[in-house]
Amino acid sequence: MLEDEGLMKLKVREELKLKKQAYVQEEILTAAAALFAETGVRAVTIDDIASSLGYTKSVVYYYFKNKNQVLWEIFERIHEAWSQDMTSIMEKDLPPAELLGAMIRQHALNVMGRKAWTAIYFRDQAELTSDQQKIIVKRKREYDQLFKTVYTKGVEAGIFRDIPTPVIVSGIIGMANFTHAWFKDGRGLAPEEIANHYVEIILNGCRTA
Amino acid sequence: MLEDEGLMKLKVREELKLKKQAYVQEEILTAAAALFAETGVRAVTIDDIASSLGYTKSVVYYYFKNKNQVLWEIFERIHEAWSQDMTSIMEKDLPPAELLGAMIRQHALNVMGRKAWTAIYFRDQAELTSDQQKIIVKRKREYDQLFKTVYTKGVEAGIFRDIPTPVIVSGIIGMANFTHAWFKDGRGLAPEEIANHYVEIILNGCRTA
DNA sequence: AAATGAATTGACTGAGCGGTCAGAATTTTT
DNA sequence: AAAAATTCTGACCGCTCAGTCAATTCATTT
Repeated sequence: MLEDEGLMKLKVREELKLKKQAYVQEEILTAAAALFAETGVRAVTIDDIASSLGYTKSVVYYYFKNKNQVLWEIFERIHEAWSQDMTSIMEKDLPPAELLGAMIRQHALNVMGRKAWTAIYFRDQAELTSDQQKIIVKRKREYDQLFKTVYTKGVEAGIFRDIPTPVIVSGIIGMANFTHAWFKDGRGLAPEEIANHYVEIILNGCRTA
Repeated sequence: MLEDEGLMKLKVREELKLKKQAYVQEEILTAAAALFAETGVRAVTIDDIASSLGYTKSVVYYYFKNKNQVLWEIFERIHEAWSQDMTSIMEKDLPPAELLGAMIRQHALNVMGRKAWTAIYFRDQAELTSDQQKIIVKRKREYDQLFKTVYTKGVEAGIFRDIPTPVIVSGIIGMANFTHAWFKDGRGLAPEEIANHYVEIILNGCRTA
């Protein structure tokens, strides 16, 4: 029927439009993340973001409701990527030492692979609304919990020393996160080497004597 | 002579005035540091700082030239305190393992003892002028160098594994710094306990097998 | 070619904030 | 008590910037 054809066309058009918009949105988010990471969210104007792409401010406002939405979408991207990486490692069902090693490696690689993200995630949380902050706090707790659970299993299996989990887990994450402040792509060691060093340090540091 | 007496009086008066002013200045710096740490320098207005002490904006401008000076003085305080603590440990001339342990402990305690300072020092550097930033970068290098030198000595003495110094030193500092984000005074473990755990983790993690 | 709708522009508003300044209040000195 | 020095006040200026909006350009469909 003609009605159906019309509907189909509308759907296809709609999809194309959304795809195009999604592309520009990602473009803007990437540019924004780079700028945010450099000088902090508060110091970056919408104009800065737009003109770094050759756009005008109004273009950004055409694709995003406001500055907060730009920031929040970045936080969402970070969470999605990181939590997916981590859960896919957990699914492998490795023994505690190997598993913890793989998790540390993955986290460190994530940080070095996207330094901008880490800078924003751990520095500019205060720029979010309090509702958004609550969500982030919850997600961080869940993320930490993955590490804590694995570590506790290792302690129970007698292969890890009984260090309080907040201490060891925050230590691991702090160590890895800090790479965002000094690691330079292409200069010196490769991310994999650095990550492996941290795995070694932690595993040796926690192993029962 | 009368002239001398007059000069003396002027000097004493001058000193008193400076002492009084210094007191208010420190008061303002402390309040500012607390607010800066909470939400970031950019998000804090001079009005916020002033009214958190029951003053008006103009009072702050009476004691400080501008916002940048307030921030810079905080950076100066941090550097003074930290570098003094660290050099006084170096002077004890301990063997590498003990020395590195003491340094890690001191750094961790410094961070937990003044969480606000760490937050500002590592997050709000971009708010400084580029000249000031250069100074900070240099100081950080020097600070790192203290750790690197000790670690290298330990490697040469055969007691530490040969991990590239930027990796191990940044790892240590990152681990300790991150406490500022999760450590709560009075809740859970005491700073000394936490610091000792990190000392253990690192020393065990680096010791030659 | 006309019509429809998506994308873009640029001028504008209003609020917030850093910083100034003339003078008022307070304290100290003589 | 007067003079001098200090601390403090509050109104004000200029600028930046988030966000709006009517109008225009561009692309697509019929």
